[in-house]
Amino acid sequence: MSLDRRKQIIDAAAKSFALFGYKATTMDQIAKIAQVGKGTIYTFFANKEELFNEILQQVILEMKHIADRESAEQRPFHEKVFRILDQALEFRSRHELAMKLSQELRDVGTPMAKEALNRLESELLTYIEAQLQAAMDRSELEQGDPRIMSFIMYQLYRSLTTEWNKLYEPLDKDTIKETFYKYFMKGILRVTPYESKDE
Amino acid sequence: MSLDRRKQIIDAAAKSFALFGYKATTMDQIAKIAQVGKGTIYTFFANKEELFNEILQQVILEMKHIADRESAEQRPFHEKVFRILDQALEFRSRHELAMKLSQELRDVGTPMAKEALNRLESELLTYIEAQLQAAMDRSELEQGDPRIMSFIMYQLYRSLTTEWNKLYEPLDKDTIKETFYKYFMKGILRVTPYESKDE
DNA sequence: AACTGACCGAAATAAAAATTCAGTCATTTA
DNA sequence: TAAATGACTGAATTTTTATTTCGGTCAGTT
Repeated sequence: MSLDRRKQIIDAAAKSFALFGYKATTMDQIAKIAQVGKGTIYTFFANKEELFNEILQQVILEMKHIADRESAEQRPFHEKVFRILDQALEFRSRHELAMKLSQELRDVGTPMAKEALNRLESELLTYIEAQLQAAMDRSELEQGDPRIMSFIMYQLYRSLTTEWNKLYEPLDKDTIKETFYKYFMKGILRVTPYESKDE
Repeated sequence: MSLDRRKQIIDAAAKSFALFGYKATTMDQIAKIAQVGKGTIYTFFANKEELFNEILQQVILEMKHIADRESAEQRPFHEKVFRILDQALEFRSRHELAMKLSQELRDVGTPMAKEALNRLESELLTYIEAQLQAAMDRSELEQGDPRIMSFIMYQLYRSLTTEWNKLYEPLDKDTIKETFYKYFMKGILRVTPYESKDE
């Protein structure tokens, strides 16, 4: 019963945050959708922020599952990293909540939205960092600071997808993939199982 | 005399834009500093924007001179590119006008400030692009799209300097230099005159 | 004891009033 | 009489005031 109510509230909150964003979601709104008195919400969550973090945590787990599935695949390492980045950004641009938060940050600048997106980014960086460390332990990668490496990988991928489009026409996926490999992986990979096109 | 007045106006405007930014600089202010009637300004410049662009053009030229000086130096190519990026960002973080415009964009979001900074960035990208094209012609570089290359170089450098500092403690200059080389140049340089530290 | 929703006031938003400033143009100056 | 000026205008911004919204509480209900 208590658990049931908790779930009702979380589901209602998730729905509302995804639909209206952080700011435009009111506690009254959540209570109404959950068919629960507003006060009841405060039995389970200290405040709006805590409730939101519960939802966010679920999203982070969801993202990690996707990445885990990818890194379990039997593929060359650089291919895996590329695909994790690809799926992560894809995830963010498909998931309603992430979408809504980006829009909210852009349009209204809600600090909570910014923090949430930073958290998502930070989790991704930590994930990639661990992957790189593991690859280094397996000697698939040159030694180096995995934090710097993951950061650069993320920034490079982001540059080629999001940032590039602010100045020029979008690059097609093959070009991005090729460029990502050519200008980055080639420089740090110890073994190079990828075929260079020219010469 | 006419030329004298024009110069007076430009100098006054440059001073005021650098001191107060675009928005907070008034035409009355400029006229007062230039010791000229406000109407006189409109004899030389159609409007505030045109006057501002005149100043901006001077700044762009200034930046190009610095870059030209750098690329005239007798240094390995990757070293030159690194130093041009370094000086360009340094320039932007030292030049009063550029500084003020960044602040204005951050605090008030003046569209004109944004446009001006984009213009500065765009000019830098074009400059690097030309340098890369020239290096490719001299066979110092692998063939590739110089626009993508310049964009990535810029983004990589920016990531290591500006963006990194938003999440972590700043990297020291040697680390940045080494990383810039290790993770990027190594991947596209045909000849590698740089000594790798490890192994 | 678990739950509820009317209620509170801080904070956000909207409306109204006051001010600023780019650009014009009739007047002055040399 | 051409060049220079600065008082003037109204659109846009800023400041002030009025109104509404909403997170959180708690007295009352089930």
